[in-house]
Amino acid sequence: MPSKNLAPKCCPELQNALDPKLFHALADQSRLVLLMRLVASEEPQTVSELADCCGVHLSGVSRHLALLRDAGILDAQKSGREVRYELRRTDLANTLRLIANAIDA
Amino acid sequence: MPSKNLAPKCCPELQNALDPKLFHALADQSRLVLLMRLVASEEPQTVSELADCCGVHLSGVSRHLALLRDAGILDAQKSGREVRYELRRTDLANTLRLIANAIDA
DNA sequence: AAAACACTTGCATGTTTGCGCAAGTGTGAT
DNA sequence: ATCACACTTGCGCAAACATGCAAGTGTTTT
Repeated sequence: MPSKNLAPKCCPELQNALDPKLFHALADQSRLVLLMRLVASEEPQTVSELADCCGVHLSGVSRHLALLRDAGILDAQKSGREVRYELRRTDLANTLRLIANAIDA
Repeated sequence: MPSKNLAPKCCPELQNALDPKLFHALADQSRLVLLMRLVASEEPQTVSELADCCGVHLSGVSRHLALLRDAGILDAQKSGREVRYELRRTDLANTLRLIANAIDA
């Protein structure tokens, strides 16, 4: 019983990087708008600031940002009553490059 | 009326690459398994062959593959009564690298 | 202490999604 | 022509999702 046609163990790094949670976080128009805003921002942005760029209620934006954070895409730091979200640039970029390299290697 | 805080026009290439359809296609465990199978395959694979690697009914696999094709991730070629799916390696890899470069530029 | 502010979270709602099953389409073999 | 085969598609269903509203938490200001 040689286990039929299971996918040959291609680089375990790829398996780790191909995370449904990551892609699901990016699979929404509102979240992508927030993300683009953060790509273009030098400084971390508050929830209220970010809420201005997509036509979604503040509570929805808060949820979107929490989801992006849980997916490892954003970092959040509380500062008084504000929360500033920041893009984890190098981590995200490295993950994408790792996948790209595994694909056309 | 200076349009408030809309995201500054960061590279339009990025806007083009950040396609919800692409990420949505990748936001599912079964589809990622199929993708990994195709990453590791030298030759295009039929639907039946691919159906062996994820525990999903053939009809579901067919739908998954069609979705990946519509997202520009796979190419399909009919050959008699079979359909062979193939990963569009360079296109996908280039898109991911473009995003990565825009992020940590 | 009270009020204003920044954000998060419960709730209800309408939409989308993944799935198996069964039926349909089209190609090749008998 | 008939049958088997490879795949796609209609259908129904349960689970997940995005959203707004309203209430809740915690912090700063007055």
